[in-house]
Amino acid sequence: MTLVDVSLSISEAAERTGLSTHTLRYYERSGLMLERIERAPSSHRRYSDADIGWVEFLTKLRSTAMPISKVREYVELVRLGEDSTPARLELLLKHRASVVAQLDEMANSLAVIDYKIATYRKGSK
Amino acid sequence: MTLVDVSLSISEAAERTGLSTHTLRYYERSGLMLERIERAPSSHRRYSDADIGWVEFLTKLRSTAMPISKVREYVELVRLGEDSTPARLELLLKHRASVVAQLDEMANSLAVIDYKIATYRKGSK
DNA sequence: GTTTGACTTAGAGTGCACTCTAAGTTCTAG
DNA sequence: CTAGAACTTAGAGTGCACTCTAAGTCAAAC
Repeated sequence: MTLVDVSLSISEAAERTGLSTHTLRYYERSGLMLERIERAPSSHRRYSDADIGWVEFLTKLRSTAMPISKVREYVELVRLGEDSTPARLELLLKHRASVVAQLDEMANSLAVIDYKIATYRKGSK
Repeated sequence: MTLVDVSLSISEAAERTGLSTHTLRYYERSGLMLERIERAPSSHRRYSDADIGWVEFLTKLRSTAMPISKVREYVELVRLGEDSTPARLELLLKHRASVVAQLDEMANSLAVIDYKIATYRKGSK
């Protein structure tokens, strides 16, 4: 039956997502998973493809500095079902704006750093 | 003498740099300032243009996720004088690479978020 | 069947970067 | 001269996001 069972153990899920098993449990406890993670009879977690896909998306949100609390808000909207689509869209659009602002600030800082690098290269201090 | 004296109080420096007075003192305690901040006879800090300029640059380093400890390393190199120029250049180039990587990751995440936004707009969940 | 390693939980601990507090001193406006 | 705001210090407190621990259960290999 191993060919049919595509679910992953927590350490496999950790390897796939680049997170630690600690972090996966922490995210779950923090209410960041869309659905309850399935359990084997032994009570060990079994991650589905959908779970992994969600963790990958949530990682994108986190890597763009969305706080855990905001991710949880988003998750709660998803749990409310179809009716919350406009609210989810709004949340993502707001976050999008913050990401663009971050990219902007970082690009600006990079320019300043590059300028400094250039002065070191010219030896003009 | 106010026309001749161009130095700023800590609250003025805070306003100029966008940091809090708490943070300015914290950075100083953490060894992030290039030189000792001048003091008025009253022992109040007086920030020079050079101090402000440095805080502005250090803010660029911080906004690109350079840890306090790395900024301190850089400061210590500056204090060593001209001989440390190659080391400073190397440090900045290494950091530059990390900034480019961050920009890259964030742009990639933005693309994924935009894709999700598009699915919400199409109503295809 | 037993050892070794992966898994479970609740809760404690860590590291970073601030951010605030308390108690006292100094500056500024009226 | 006085009230109140701004400044000083050392040190404590905060919030975030992990990260680890302890004590126990379970699974895979020999």
